[in-house]
Amino acid sequence: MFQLFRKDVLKCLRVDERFVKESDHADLTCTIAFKIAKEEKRNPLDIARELAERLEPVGYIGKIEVVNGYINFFASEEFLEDTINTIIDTDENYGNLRFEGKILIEHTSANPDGPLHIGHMRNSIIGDSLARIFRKAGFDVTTHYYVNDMGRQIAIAVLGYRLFGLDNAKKPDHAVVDVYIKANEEIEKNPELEKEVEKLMLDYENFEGDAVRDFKFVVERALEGIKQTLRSLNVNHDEYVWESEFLRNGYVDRVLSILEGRGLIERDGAWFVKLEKPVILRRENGTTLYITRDLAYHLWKGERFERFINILGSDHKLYGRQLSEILDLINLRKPEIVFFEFVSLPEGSMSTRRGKFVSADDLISKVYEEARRIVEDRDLSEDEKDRIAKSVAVGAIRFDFVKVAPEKPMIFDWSKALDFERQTSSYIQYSHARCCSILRKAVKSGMPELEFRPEICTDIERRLVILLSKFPCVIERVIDELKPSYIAEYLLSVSNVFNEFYRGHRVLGEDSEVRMHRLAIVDAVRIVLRNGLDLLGIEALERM
RNA sequence: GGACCCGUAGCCUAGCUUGGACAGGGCGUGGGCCUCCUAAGCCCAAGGUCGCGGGUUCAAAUCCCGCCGGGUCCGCCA
Repeated sequence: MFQLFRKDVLKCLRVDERFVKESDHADLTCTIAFKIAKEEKRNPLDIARELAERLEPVGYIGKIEVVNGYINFFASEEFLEDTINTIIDTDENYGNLRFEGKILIEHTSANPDGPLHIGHMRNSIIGDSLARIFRKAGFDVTTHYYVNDMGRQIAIAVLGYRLFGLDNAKKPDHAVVDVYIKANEEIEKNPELEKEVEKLMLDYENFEGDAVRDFKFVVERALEGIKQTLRSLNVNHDEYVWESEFLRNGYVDRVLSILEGRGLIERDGAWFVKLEKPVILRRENGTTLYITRDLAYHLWKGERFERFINILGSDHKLYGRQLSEILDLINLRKPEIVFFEFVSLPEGSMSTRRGKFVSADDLISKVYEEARRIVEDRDLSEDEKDRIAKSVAVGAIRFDFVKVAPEKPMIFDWSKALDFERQTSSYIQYSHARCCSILRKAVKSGMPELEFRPEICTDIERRLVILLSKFPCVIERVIDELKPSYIAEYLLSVSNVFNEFYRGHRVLGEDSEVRMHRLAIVDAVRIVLRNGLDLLGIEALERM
């Protein structure tokens, strides 16, 4: 909706859209007068006045004002009315955009050598939120978990499994990491074992007997646990794609022969492509490397999708550049990569290998317990308490990760993770529940009619409606910049303004005209909060 | 050594792409608000050299240069 108003302002002004901005002082403001003032060495205020005099308020423009050289635009009453009506009419479809195209989003893709830890969660949450937002925008989205079943660390986990067996009493991914950690210790004590690891890798790459069976078993056990964790976080993958598949289906050979065909492969025993640094694609012993299979994967992606987005930790920046450069050399489509900085512990960075990490499962269950404790003395059934605590916990976790811009490093702190005073996601859920509660009571009293009346809007109501009109723009910005944190920030501001409205405005106690008007606003807020929370994979609770 | 990212009140964070109207929030601190739609809420107050130093500009948290602090990467690992 807001875009329509913006278009009208641009049509009216006919200036470059860079000079039209959002502002605290107006719905939109134009700073062109400053630019002209500079060129003509005149007072910006005079210029703004002259310009404004010639402007015709068209379409949704209600009022134009000049202050301090800014030309301020205010949306019309008609705009406010159309906004509310559109939101209520389109309901769960409000915010849908008309983008098209097949997109692949690959995220999480943690090595299946143990459970997800809080660093992986950042990946999953960014990726899953982006997938939801891209779907909302109209794209045909598929999500992949790229299963790294061929790595050295998987070989070590397999070695651990052979030496110690898996503890069946434990969640399978935790059982895998136990033997993975022990195997690493074992190797450190006895470097001879190194040879066994190498042999395992070689056997697996050549699809030889026991190795295939054991790799498959260990990887599947780990994935079983990982999937369970992801499910509890409302994170979904459409497909799990195993890296070794690209060896079997010929894509590795294909990508190598394309490179060979372009004369890009050099040899000195190993095969490599010479970028700034040589990138090895094939070892002397004939086996492939991670990047080789990933190139094959991207060849495969390019044949099926118009765009692909990968979510990667920033330690993969150089890797990502190398991958992209090689794809470029053979004219294949490159991935768009979202890098996120590390989540570390107060005592330093995490390490699965050394068992130094906070598992996602641990975090989820502790946050759940805390939420459950808070909800305990409410007048609700046990089932309801459980459900509320669960979605408040998931919301708290997801929101905490998604609200921070990906390029910011995070230091995990238990006391903060468990402090519900600072949980902004439950604040948004609460605001939504408040809306629901009002609407529920309106229905109960048999007068749930909604009719927005722009002419009786108070300042806060007006601010709220303008804010609601921006929801689709926020989604579009995320599509442009791949930053789901914008949604988090937006929902927070909607909740802020709504709560301010709630404090000063009674709804149910008012006469029918005001009551219907405010019920319409409350319903619209409810819809935007619910649709927005959905984009972040957080349940919009109707009561809490 | 080279490359990339981050540095905003006691703590966390938005804004930086495209320079402009008092740098927004949150936690914590001090004070106030439930005979009224959920107090997981609201209001008020204190708290800032926007890492430091230069430069560009009428105007810099935002652009440029240099430095400092923290993180990451630079494997025939993934």
